[in-house]
Amino acid sequence: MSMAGTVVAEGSGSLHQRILTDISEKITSGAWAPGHRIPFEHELSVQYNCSRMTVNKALSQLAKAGLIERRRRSGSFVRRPQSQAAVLEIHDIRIEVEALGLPYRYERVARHKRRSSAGDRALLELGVAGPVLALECGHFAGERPFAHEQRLINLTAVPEAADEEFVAIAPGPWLIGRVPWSEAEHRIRAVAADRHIAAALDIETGAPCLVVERRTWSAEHPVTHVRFTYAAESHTLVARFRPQG
Amino acid sequence: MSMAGTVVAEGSGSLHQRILTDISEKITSGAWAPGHRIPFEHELSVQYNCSRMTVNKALSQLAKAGLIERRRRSGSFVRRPQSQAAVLEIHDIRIEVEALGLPYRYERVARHKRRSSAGDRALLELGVAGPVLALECGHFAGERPFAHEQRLINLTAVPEAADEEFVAIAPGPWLIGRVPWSEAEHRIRAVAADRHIAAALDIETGAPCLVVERRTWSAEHPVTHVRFTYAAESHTLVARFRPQG
DNA sequence: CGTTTCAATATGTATATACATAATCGTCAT
DNA sequence: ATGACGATTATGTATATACATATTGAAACG
Repeated sequence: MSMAGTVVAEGSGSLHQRILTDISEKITSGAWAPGHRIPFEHELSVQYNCSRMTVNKALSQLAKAGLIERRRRSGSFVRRPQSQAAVLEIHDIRIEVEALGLPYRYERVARHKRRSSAGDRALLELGVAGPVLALECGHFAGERPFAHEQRLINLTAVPEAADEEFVAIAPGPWLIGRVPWSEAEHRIRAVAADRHIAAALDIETGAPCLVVERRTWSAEHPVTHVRFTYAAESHTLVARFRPQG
Repeated sequence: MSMAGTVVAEGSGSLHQRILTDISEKITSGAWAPGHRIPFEHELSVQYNCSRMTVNKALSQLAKAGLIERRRRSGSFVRRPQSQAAVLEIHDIRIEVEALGLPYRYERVARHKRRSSAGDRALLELGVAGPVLALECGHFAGERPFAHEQRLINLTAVPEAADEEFVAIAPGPWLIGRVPWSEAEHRIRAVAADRHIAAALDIETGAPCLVVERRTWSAEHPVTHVRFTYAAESHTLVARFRPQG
């Protein structure tokens, strides 16, 4: 539009980034309320002294992030915040324990290879019967039990798991890297410890526990179902909302 | 590169999209394992018969999504899946209850305006003392208590809240839309019901409950802290991992 | 033999341009 | 009035091009 040919090296970040943060700040601060029509690409390109393509890239990104809505011929509009999506980071248990500054210890409690029961198939959302590996493991922080793991592995999807004892390595890290998961679902809830869990976690029967269940698919095939049970005091999940990356 | 001047209208989606899905499928299916060097922009532009810019846009997007890592002069590489980020959708309680097919009822239990105590300031992460509004509310599904809400509103950030009784409308919906939040943090844990919560939720003292605490900021200022307590049976949080939007 | 320097290379960012597509507005004939 | 139609407009997508920047590898040098 003006500096034909030459590229100006802006002081800090890229122009793209500056436009992006400028506008998303205007929106999250409330200066531009939901429904507000933000300037046309043409106007912004004049304001920022750049080409329409640069503005277009930034606005397209904001549209994909869900902050604005774009309508041809009409312009771009601020959307009202919809369902609050928060990002929940689910780490490996070893990382969590070591982040607390405590020594981590893993222990395999049980391992059974069997033909999938109806219950197994329900947990794995498996259509047909087939071999599964059922595992039970303990994760310790120092001397205290930190989490109890109950896992099913679909041996049809991961036949190599049948040859692994899971004594030296926990199933989680073993599976990661070996099986590329394409989808995962987490269910989080509170339960009262039954006798089995109470013994494993060294708490009272009936004491509150946090349960995180994860089901993982790889290319449409169910891979594994795992239930982690934490004693109430030992664990808090943190999820952060981020308007932008 | 070849069709100089003319634009080919591809059958289905845009080329950009096709490159994106092609590559991310290769990665999530495991065909390209972590560490694998994906073809150079130049090679892909030949393969897809398009310009380098188009390939660049797609690869940049994959890099931002965290699927690949790009190194100048070396190329682009498949990253190993790291911390599993899941998207946790946090809905309005009315929506959740009505999704269960039950009638929703809201009730304000208590409302106190006061100068912030040390505890209030800790919950809000507030530096200086100032007026706060403390609310206690019940959310019901049919006749049963569904969730108990304990909320603090920073009146320095939201002075209008001082004039609202919160009898006809719950604080959550009232705040949304009025105060544009720019950041929120959720903490999720299991607790045993104390006598107060047990009475409010009509459960036994000591029964397990799921607690979701949310802290909200708007442009660096703490806005509100809310603690929702659910009886264990009544509620499960679901988070889904998504490799791509 | 180790270090410095420099050219080659792949990505990063921006530009101008072209044409497609969808929505809106005004005009004109019915 | 009303409906058809074309002009206008804003976004959507792709192109070729230019130059910046970081990194690697090889050549030059002490």
